[in-house]
Amino acid sequence: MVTSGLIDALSRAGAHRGDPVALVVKPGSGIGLAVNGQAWAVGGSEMAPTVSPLSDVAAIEAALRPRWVLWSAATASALVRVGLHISTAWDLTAVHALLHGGWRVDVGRVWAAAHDLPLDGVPTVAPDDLFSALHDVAGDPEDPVQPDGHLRAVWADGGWGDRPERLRRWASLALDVADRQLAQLTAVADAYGPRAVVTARSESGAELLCAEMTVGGLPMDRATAESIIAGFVGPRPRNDAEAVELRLGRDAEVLRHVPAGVEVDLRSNAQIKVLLSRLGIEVADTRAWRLREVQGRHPVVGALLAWRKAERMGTTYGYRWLDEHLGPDGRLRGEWSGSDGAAGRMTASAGLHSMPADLRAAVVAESGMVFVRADLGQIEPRVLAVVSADRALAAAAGEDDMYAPVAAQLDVDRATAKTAVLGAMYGATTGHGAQALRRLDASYPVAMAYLAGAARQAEAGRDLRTYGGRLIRMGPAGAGGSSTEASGAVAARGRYGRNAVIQGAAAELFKMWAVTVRARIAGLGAHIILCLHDELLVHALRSQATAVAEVVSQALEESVRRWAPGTSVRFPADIAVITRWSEAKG
DNA sequence: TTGACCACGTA
DNA sequence: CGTACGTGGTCAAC
Repeated sequence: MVTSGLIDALSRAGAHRGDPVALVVKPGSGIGLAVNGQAWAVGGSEMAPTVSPLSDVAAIEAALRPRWVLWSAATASALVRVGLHISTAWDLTAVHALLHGGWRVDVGRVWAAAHDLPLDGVPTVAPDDLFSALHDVAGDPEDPVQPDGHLRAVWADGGWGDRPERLRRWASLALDVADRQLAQLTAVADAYGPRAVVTARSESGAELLCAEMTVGGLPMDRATAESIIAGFVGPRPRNDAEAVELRLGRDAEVLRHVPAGVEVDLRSNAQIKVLLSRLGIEVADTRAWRLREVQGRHPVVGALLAWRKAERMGTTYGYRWLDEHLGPDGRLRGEWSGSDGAAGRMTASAGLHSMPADLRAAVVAESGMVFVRADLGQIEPRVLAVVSADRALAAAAGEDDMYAPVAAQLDVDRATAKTAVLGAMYGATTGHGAQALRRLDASYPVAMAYLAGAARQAEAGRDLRTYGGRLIRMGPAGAGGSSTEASGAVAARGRYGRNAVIQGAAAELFKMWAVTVRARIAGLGAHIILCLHDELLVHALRSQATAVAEVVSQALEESVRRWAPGTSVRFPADIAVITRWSEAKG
């Protein structure tokens, strides 16, 4: 089918701008589309050699800009890899995670949950084909839906082939799941507020963004990175022997402070503890802050702390890390996922979320480009003010620095106020902030009750939902309430729940901001290349820097309005145009 | 080889 | 005995 005919057909089927259109892709072969009970296939096993099905996707995107219904981020990745940009999506796996909690799952479970089928009945593909044939259930093997209602495992596993009728069927099933998810989300919205559907769209958009960041990577200057690493661990060893020599040399700097005849492996914390004990220094563990406390008592402690820093650079963020993750195109790549965290934060591999600040100087915009770096200030206490609807805290959050009015209200200094507020959200029970915590209760009872309520639910093993509707699972069914359960475990779960409702809601706002920025900068030749919980890094043409910075700012206001309509809480952002990530505030 | 634990970087 | 994550190390149990 030619493209214009396809667009006409979609329109005749009732697809308007922004309407859901299911899309399935067999890379290099064909696509399937579904709208309102109708389905089409382009390419597949009947593809003419010159047909490029994905150009049809681009044409439909341009003409209709639908909300593409995708089974999972794998489809988004397939599109990004061929350079195809889509604006909006409904990612069935991401929406499933929002509705039902937990981490990303296979589509068999997504299907089952959407159809209220028991999850323990989800078929799996056995490693041995012969064995799996024995367990094959009855029914037409051509039908992806088994008689018991579950998806046939080979389909769920991606083995649905590329025949046109299967492309059509697979797209139709995706659309069916999307309909059911929408109904489930509406039920959640009835019970928890009207935001779940909005969140689902934003979480789906985050999956598109993650696919783009995974493929695009982070611009990094190799020479700069190497010199930074060299500053910690010395020049790159030319062979294994040199590497060993370098390592032994580093060890020797510490070992020369160790009494003669004592053998100690610096990498073994058990042995470090024994060593310190022999020197008359007793420590509960060997964490850096604890070692710093006893640093004055023996020179080996300081040497060990310096060794630790170099060792970290040498192992986690050393030359091997650079070689594994920095491509020949000068892009540092890791795998991004939209909501792997239990509370729904983004995650990234290759250490992209925990890159030492020292290495940020090596993240450099490409020639003719700049970074627009933006971060949200004090996002968590501001989110608390919104989700708890505490008017007094919201009033404080009308200020650029909300800890100042809170400190005045509590009649403590700013640092104490900050510690107390953060402690309330993390579940601190002891420490200097204890008295300030009591004052927090008196001054902001609504916010504190919100946190206490979340903690209480979590302690009892009851699931929570964030402001945006994400289910926070509190362990297996029946967890909590057991009289034999250690009180420490109960308290730990309480702290977790208390924090998850804040961290999760903050993640939802952040992702809304990120996907809004993504949408608004698409036409400016700019791309989001890093998301760091409350920080965005945008790679933009130098000539567009001011425009992009303005868009980032406006996108934040737009996102806050969409996330929490009518709120008086301010979400100030620090936005700067820089050429290195290390510039500006860090 | 695998999993628990520790340690430490980021937010 | 404030949270989350990913990564790489040791150590004990396979």
